[in-house]
Amino acid sequence: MIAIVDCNSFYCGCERLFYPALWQQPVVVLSNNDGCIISRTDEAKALGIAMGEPYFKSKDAIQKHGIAVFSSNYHLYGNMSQRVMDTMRSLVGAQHVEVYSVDEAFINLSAYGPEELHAMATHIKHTVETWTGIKVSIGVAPTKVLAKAANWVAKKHKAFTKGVVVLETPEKVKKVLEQLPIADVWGVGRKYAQKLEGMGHTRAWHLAQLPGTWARTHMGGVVGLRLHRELNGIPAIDLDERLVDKQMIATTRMFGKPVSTLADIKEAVATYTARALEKLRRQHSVAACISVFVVQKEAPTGGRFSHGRNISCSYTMPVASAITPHFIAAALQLAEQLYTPGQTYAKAGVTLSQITPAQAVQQNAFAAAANPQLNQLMQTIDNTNFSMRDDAVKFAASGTTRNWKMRQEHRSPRHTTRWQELPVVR
DNA sequence: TCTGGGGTCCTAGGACCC
DNA sequence: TCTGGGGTCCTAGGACCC
Repeated sequence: MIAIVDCNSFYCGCERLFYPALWQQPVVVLSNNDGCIISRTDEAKALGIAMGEPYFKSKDAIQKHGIAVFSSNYHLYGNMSQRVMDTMRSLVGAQHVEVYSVDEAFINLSAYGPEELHAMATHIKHTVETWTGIKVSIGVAPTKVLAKAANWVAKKHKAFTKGVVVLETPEKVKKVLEQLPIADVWGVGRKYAQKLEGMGHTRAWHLAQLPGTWARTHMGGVVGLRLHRELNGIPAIDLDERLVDKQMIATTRMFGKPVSTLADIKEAVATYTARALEKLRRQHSVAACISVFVVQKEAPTGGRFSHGRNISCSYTMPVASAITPHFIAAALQLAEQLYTPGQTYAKAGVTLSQITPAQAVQQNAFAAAANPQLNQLMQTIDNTNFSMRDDAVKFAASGTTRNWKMRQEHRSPRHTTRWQELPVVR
């Protein structure tokens, strides 16, 4: 059996930890640039605040109801996530925990008998909540998709389930799938939900009862087939217990305000490149290809929001490496190619690909041999930036004016990762 | 005024190889 | 007259996830 442990309103939960006055109050957390609402407490949900809603649209309701607002504080969330995951690893053994996202993990509970599962899940829940202060819900079932369904019930009926639901019999599975809306099934997105609803299949149970061949033909081939199997209790999505290196690393952001000069674009692109290279080095990899994209700012047409045109170009290095200045040089050239004078831009980004482990670098006979001193320098910069404040050491191309930097008007202190921002206890 | 920032997997089709 | 069959690698695009 597999458990999914899911933190309740994770970002809001992190913010609340340090503000006891908010423990019973509605709270929301905004996306980067204070653009959208990406986390809400139950109290905020009850007041009709929608997920993914643009902040400016909800502003009136937020003020009227006195809802607390935070900009996203990823230092805090990342650190709390680590604590939650470490707690689970200490309870069941690290090899049985698959971290799925910042606020979710699958746990392999195959060592436990059916009659022990509920007690074990409850024990995990209580320990995580006591040790970290973060509230979680747990669903347990024979497959990942069914565990997600169990967790859906656990969250939906918190008072009744106490946040833990175990589906250990086919009868219980059927009961849940008959309630679960098709659009809430893990693996069914907007498109497939529309398709299924159009055919009158409004619940997860309907999809489970269709022939597997239908799922294969109409829901993305083997992906659909796997989903169908999982719904019928046959594990088809492995519990991936090892940490896999990323095959693509991207850093992209909206600008705080639209940007139209090449200098600003180049600063932003250089900064994103430096950040992407940090991510690359953290997983001890090298990359051969860098691509840069910019998104033009679109004049609003008829009040309807639309994304601007996205233009990109890429460059392949003669040798894969993780040397920031090499990539910045390439990125700046790409930025120049993309830039059109007079055009206004809303967003830019950098993507690294053709990523391989650093030990296995393919050498190119025509390129200069890798320079160990440069690698050493990268290491030093990473260590300095990690231990001191952000970006204490920067590359000159990243600039110092940062006209394009994102808005973060409501960010809380980084309570757990910066000495200067530690909470004070009197 | 104002709409996130990452990722994954899969399929299809073209180029190329033996 | 007649033109294989199997494989790899790459890219683009579509679907999904949190």
